[in-house]
Amino acid sequence: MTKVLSAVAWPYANGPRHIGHVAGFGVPSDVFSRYMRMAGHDVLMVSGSDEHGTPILIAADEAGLTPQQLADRNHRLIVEDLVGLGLSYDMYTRTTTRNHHAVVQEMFRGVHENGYFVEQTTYGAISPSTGRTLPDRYIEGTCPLCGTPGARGDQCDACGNQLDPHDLVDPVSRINGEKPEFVETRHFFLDLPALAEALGEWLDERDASGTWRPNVIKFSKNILSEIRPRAMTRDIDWGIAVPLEGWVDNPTKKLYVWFDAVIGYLSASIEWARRTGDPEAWRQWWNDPEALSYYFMGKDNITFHSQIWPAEMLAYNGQGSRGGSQHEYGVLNLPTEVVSSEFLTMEGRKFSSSKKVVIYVADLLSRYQADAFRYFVAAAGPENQDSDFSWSEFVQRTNSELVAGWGNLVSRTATLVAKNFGEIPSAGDLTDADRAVLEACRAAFDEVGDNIGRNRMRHAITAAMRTVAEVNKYVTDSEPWKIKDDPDRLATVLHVMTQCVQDLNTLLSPFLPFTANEVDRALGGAGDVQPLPRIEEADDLDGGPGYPVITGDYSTIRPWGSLPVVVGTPVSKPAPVFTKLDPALVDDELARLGL
RNA sequence: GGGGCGGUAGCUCAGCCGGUCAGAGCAGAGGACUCAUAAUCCUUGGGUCGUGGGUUCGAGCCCCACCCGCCCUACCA
Repeated sequence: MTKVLSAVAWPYANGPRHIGHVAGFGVPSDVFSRYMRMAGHDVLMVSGSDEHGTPILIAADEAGLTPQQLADRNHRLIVEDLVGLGLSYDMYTRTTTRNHHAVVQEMFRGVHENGYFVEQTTYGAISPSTGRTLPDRYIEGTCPLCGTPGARGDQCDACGNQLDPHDLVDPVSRINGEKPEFVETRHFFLDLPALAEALGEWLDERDASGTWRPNVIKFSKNILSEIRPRAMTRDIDWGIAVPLEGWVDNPTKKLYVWFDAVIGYLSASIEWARRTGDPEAWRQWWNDPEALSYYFMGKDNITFHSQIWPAEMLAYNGQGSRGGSQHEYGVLNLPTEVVSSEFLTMEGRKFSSSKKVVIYVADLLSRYQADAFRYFVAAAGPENQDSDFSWSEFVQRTNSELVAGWGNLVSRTATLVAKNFGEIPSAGDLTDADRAVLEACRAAFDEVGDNIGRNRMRHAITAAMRTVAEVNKYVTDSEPWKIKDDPDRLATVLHVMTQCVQDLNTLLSPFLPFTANEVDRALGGAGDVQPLPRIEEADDLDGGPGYPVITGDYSTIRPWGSLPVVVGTPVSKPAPVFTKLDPALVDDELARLGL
């Protein structure tokens, strides 16, 4: 029994999430977490909504709301999306809680006291009317290199060159069109070079484990060679106050959103512990060197999880080249593994909310089964390379693999049992074929479990579905519908079938938690294979406004392995568990997308 | 410009440390069967493994060059 922290990327609360987001971090992390619980580990799965930063400020302005109001609205939408997908967080919270603010400030103070912040003066753009920093990408003007108008401050799309916004000809703010003012400003920079050696040692050690995806470890090592100090404060009025004399009351200086967002893994763990009534419980996952931690995200976040966040922890722990002392949270564990997925595209193009090339989670869930989507992502998602979601592929995989392969096996098994016995019959003497198929199901637990544990979801589900096909073959070969005068043999075949279906259901349940419970009921069970998350309206622990969180009790999850069926359990003819999709919906959905 | 990933049957993709590696699923064709959401099962796959060189007894798998697609390289998160 190992402590396993499942740290899931924090969705940015500037709008609802689309299926590309949840394909990258949501489904894979949930499959992993459910499996690890089944395998007997103590899993703590945490995440939350990331609510600070410039884009939310801008979105709020556009919507005529305060940033907090916008964040409130989007946090709730995101919570509903994630629960709808069955993602089994122990604590899904947000970054505007008082608890999070306090944890972030403690981390800042620890890093500061250990000497890993350097103050530097930089030269940047601000909006004269608001005093806010104008990030490079929010400035546009004529490219000084190719003369194309409309170039962004960071890069010219026309000639592809990277730019300094100060070099733009006639720069204007993309937010309100005003001319930006370039001013000097003081900021705290995280002294990453002073942490580079420790980061390198950590990465070498992780590399030696051989478990990271090759591109993630390579990329992480590569960016280490160009490491330089990075600003951790911003000229902005939306964020967490800098907890230092002379800064804390400054309304226009806040912590950089990424400094605070990654600390969410820790603050959410602490919040979870405080809510369970054992406020120190989180330390088992963070301070015990034996504990494991897996971080799930899309590839655009690798930098923050294999460099910034470990660097923050090393600095807080006092483990960089400047040394330092320990603080309230003790020595924090660095990530065991950074599990990054690639990107999901949509009908061959990139997701783009502004261009309406997008499928929102809520829309998908309003028309299709969550498990059908989860299956698609596990079987064809962007695990090691970009992959494409197309409606025709979704329909095809759902119909031929989930409905015709797995769903049909469940259906024919339950129907035969119901018709012939009305309950699960006991087995007589087993033939070689009986033993072989039972053994195939039992053996699948090792292969599927091993692959899930290594985050090879495509391999895992492929192996599971191959076993489904083996059982279907066994059924066809055994022809139980033709056994008329040998009740013992009939009972034996149906018993074996039922046992196989139950094993396969357990095997597939991390991928398909909703339908796993339905399949269990179809076999006369209680439908409690996979516990589901729930939304809870929580009070802020420190007197702030309340907010919805996702949590759940997953202690009753079914153990990983074959569980003998209970002879005599009543079984009736089942209703279909999986919904077969009409191919005509492909055109409907494409029309919806304007394609 | 620098770094990384990918280019394998119509489609989606497996192929670990080089030697049954030329494969699976889907689609298509033919057949069997009828318990099942017309589902299942069997048979059927000659694709120069992006291109051109090289290393080797032997290369999708190693090296070099090139072509194509994508990602990272941001004071966006």
